[in-house]
Amino acid sequence: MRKKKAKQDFFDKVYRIVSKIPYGKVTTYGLIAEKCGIGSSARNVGWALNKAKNSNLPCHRVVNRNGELTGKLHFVDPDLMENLLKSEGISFVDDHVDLEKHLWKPK
DNA sequence: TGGATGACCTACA
DNA sequence: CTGTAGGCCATCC
Repeated sequence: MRKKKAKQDFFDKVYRIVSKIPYGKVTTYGLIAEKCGIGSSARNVGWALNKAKNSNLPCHRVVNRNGELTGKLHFVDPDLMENLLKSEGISFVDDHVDLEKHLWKPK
């Protein structure tokens, strides 16, 4: 485990998928996890983003299964997440994203 | 090597 | 709706 060549596979996939989230769309940890081959462990997606938060990933477009912005507290500025999403035309219902309209499924 | 951590999910009271 | 509990799996130290 975590040998010389760590399984960066997982991280790489997450990175690639999140990078491809189109403008004005959002996706969920669960879907990403599934596409990364860890289907049962969506946590690691959040962990991966935690590592990637220093990158230029649109991690603000990643929400949990209910469309809630669970990760916004981990942003440099918690309000930035809502701000960005609203700026992209994302509809909010109460405090969560309208997945019906903006859910994007990874290829 | 092994315990601790985590931006989740589901189920149940 | 809120709180608790278990599971899941890769990485950190």
